[in-house]
Amino acid sequence: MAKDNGVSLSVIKRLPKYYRYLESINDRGIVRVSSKELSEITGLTASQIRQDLNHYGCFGQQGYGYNVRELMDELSKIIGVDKKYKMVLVGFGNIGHALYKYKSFQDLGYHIDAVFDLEAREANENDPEIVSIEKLPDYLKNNKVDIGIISTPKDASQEVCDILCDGNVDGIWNFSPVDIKTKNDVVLENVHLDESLFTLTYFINSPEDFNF
Amino acid sequence: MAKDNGVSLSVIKRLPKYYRYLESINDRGIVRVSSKELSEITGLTASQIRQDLNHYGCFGQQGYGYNVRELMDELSKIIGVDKKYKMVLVGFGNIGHALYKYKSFQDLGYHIDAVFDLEAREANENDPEIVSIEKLPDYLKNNKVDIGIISTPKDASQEVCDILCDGNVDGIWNFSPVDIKTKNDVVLENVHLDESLFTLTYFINSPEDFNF
DNA sequence: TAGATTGTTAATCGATTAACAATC
DNA sequence: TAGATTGTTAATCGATTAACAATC
Repeated sequence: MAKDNGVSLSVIKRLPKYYRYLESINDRGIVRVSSKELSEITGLTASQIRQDLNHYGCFGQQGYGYNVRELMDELSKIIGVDKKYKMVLVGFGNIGHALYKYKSFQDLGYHIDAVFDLEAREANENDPEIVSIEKLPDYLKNNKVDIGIISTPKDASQEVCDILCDGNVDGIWNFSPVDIKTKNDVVLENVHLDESLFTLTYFINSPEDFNF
Repeated sequence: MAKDNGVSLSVIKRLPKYYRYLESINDRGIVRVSSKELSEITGLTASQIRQDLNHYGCFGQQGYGYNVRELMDELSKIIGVDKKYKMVLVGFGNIGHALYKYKSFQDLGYHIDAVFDLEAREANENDPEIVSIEKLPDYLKNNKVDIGIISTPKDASQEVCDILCDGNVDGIWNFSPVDIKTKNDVVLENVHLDESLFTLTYFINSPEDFNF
């Protein structure tokens, strides 16, 4: 089956997980893997894994399974991690600071080109130059930016989101604990730490609710 | 309908969102809200909201809707944010640092009591005391800890997880980009930043895949 | 070839939505 | 009372799992 559009969100959310496991299998030098083996290490069913992958193509071979390296490469193309991405970071508080320093993303080809906050500040040995948020619209006019990261306080995030959308970013990675609205088809992905902690809290208080 | 166990994960994951919106409605001084109004601001259907809430009780009133303050209080009890939580942070890298400084959680009653990392270090004006990870098992023996936060490099996270589980934490909030396994019924909640960024990347490259 | 495992269809299961009687 | 809106059941929709023919 060829590439199929309209893949459901549930499937899409599992792709990074497949990629991650394949990477680690590949790192261990393993060459082939079956959906059954993948099932055992991911905890998903073999059936689901095969069906998920078949939304994008026939990557396996009957009687053999999947070539690890090959499937990994296909997934990297499907997800888009085979490309490089230019990012700007808006909000240099605690989270923003951590994201800026986080090496793994840079290694994967995601690079933060500029950092914006309320107060401009020169670069020093620890931190990058902080550009005044007022200059963000101009920056976006003059530089193609793929992803805007929002790590501002929640009161500012919708406004920043608007600026980023008007500046034609392709996607927004939002860390502020509110639901913001994008326009011009800008893709939004939220990391709601508060919701995550609350979900954890819920289960801590309701151990009987495990119905997995 | 009374409290109903075996609520599905989808429902549970929406509770923090309800709480967040109710909080903001309450802050604006609004006293009553209908499922229809909640539907408009959350983007969920009124039917779903009513059904979700009815897993836990009958909090509304026909012809009126819900009392904002009352529903908020109920939700805070359901989620468990009405209580205080003692946490330890393991791994004082970029993310760990950010989480330590993040004020919002403290205000909500989540407090980081101790920080562990490979190298012990005295407290200074910016940072807390860092205790050697070797002392973590003893610490857990002598202090009740509700939640362990893992923000170590991925190679260390399963080991840290084991120590936390043996030390009888109730839940683990994992920021390392691997799937770890808990034991002794310890609840696990992952924040997989890499997966989140990859999902964003996917949609950036497949704008046609919006089927919401 | 025989064994293994895929790709894909059909069956099942669960979650969401629609509808409406109950009732404030 | 009349209007509004809940709680709850029934209908629909979608996602997961099971099964198996195809085939390496």
